[in-house]
Amino acid sequence: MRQHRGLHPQNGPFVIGVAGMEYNIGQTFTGPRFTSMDIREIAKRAKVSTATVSRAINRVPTVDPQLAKRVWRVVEELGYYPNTQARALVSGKTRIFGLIVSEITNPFFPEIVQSFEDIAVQHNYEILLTSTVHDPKRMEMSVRRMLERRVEGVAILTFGMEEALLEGLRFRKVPLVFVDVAPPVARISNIKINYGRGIRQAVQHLAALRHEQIAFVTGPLNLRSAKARKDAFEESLREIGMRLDPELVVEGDHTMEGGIRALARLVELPNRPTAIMCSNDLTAIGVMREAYEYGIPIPQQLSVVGFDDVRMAQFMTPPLTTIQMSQTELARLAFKALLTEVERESPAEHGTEYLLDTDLVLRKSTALAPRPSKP
Amino acid sequence: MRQHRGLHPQNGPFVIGVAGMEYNIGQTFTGPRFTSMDIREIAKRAKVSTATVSRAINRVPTVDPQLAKRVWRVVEELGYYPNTQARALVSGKTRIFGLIVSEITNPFFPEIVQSFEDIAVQHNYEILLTSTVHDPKRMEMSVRRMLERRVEGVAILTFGMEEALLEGLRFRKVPLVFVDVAPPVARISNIKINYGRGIRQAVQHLAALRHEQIAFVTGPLNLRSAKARKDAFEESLREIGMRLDPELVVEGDHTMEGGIRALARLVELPNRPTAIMCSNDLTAIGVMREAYEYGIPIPQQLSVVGFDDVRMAQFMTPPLTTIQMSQTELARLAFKALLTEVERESPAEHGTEYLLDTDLVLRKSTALAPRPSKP
DNA sequence: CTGTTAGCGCATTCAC
DNA sequence: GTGAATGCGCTAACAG
Repeated sequence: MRQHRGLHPQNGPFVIGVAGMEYNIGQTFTGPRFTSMDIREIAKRAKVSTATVSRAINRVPTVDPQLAKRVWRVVEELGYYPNTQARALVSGKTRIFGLIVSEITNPFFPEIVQSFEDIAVQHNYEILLTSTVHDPKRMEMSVRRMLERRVEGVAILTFGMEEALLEGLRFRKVPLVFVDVAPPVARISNIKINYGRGIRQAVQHLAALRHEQIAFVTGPLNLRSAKARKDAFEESLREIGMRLDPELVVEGDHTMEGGIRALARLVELPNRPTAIMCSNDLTAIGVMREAYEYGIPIPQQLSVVGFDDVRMAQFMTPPLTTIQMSQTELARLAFKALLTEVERESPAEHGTEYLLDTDLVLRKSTALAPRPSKP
Repeated sequence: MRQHRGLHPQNGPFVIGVAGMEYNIGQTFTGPRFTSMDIREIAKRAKVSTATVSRAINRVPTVDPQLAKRVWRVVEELGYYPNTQARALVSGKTRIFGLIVSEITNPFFPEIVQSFEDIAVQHNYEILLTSTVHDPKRMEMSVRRMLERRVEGVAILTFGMEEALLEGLRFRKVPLVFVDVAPPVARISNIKINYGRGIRQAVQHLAALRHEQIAFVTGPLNLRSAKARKDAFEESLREIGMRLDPELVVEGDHTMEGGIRALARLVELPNRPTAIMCSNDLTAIGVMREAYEYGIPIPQQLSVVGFDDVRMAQFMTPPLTTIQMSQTELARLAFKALLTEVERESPAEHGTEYLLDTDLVLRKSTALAPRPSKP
């Protein structure tokens, strides 16, 4: 299968020079306007047909090296760029992947976007980034925008938005990749996250530190991922025979504000926890922030553990112990899933499942429980 | 001037139903594949010409309401979306704006991206987001990607990357908007940031708190914006007759790590500062983080002031006093600049200049200087 | 006010 | 191995 490879002369310099304007670079330019170059213009100047230009540019191997060189010379001289729209129109391939996140302002996502972009660039893909901002209307808009721009695939990293809205995408047979969605059906891949592993590590770490009242601040429980984290927490407690005090799991919303509220509630409890695990780092940061307000020193009086390992985590005071879910790896997997699907020859019966592990990373926000539970 | 208005039936519901498949929604779909709808198919079914369909869809006022309704009915029934590529090809308008940032992982940018997207969606524009990651190669790639995708305008929010590389954009007469770039020339708008205002407020705030040794941690001084902030700081000191100790201005790099290093240096100084202003919040966060390591309580022993008012700032411990530069407003201005330029009929002799103010926002990281300077 | 027609810039048949 | 011709899906002239 042939691909557009963009327009990168072999190791040649990047040329922005424009036809006949080479001598104007650096000067204030006020001259004649350019008739935007097209493949025909190149053909004329290289004295070949447009077909040959097209072939040369796309590195079709059967074209005479002589001619190819001639074409490339002109292309570089003129600073010609193929028109992506036209290309897409005729080839049916836009070389755009959609990336839907819940909100780019959540520090978990920028790293993903960055990694996704890095990989996309390498593969000559462009990204159409949209955010749902937890708003069904916006989610609809996102889908619509993806459809209108004819993306070749969509990575949905919202960790559990109403999938009903994605029917439109399904119907059009656009490859999709989700996180944490149930059995992958045709054209839909899935990245399954092993929450259990990291959470178990954290629970055992805390237990080893003699903590007996471990609280958990959940995310919005309608999110599959948030539910999974909470379940993993409870399961981990059970595994080591620790009793679960229902009061100690309070519902948060994956925001700092939620963390603040959660701490306020936990602090009022008769059996106040000595350690708090959070469903994400934002929550943990909120908890730490509020602990400061209450004058509760971390980690001496209270241990806290986050989840995600947002970059900011290591710069908290104290640096946050958290469970890492590699954003880079997640982006890599998502892109790979899409690319694999796009390049697949035969339709494939069902989507692929990818796995992503989580791991505890120890920093400074956890310590021995303040005192024996029964003084 | 007419615009594409997308495909939004007046207040009608968003329909993802697909021809003949209405009854399959919610079921696992394994039926026949769809021949992707085109304008001709719509025309045929609505018993009108493709031209009429086109007009109806684009809400050309002169079409017979009867026909228009018929067209819309079919469009909705079939879940038809116009092909943006084709539209762009013929109209010459891609309805895409480029947005170049230095790195999306810098917490300053996500808010901007979010706001920019919000506005773009409202105006039926799409965003091509690229990051330079402070790498000239990537900067080149960005420009190239913009050019290839034929964006209608580009907002360059890198706060001072080598503008030489943008010549390619200039030549092609793509509207541009910069931040803090010198006199705006044709097709290039500029957002001028009033650093002085916020910085003066901060300096005077600190002076009022009896601080006499005020340090400043700069950004990379090759960045115009970083230089401007430093200059504003020095000017503000001068204004109130405070002497500037050159040792007290140390060069940082707008990262947390830079802030950490800066504090380490400042702490060794014979006349240790009692207050530190930083060129951005990331730096301030690094400073606070390192102060914690040194056991220096903030704000009791050391006041710190940031710049940018990243959202995270208010969740630091203690909440960071900082100088706000509204990201929302910046995004709004950038978009407006581009849109104005695109919609302009006559070429306009020179670009417009937009202004953005900065303001001190008081939180908890500043306090009275620890003790009189001469005990 | 509506339909017919001619491209937009390119990749790709098909002859040569 | 190359070139001439066709059409991707749509909008904009132009004619009716």
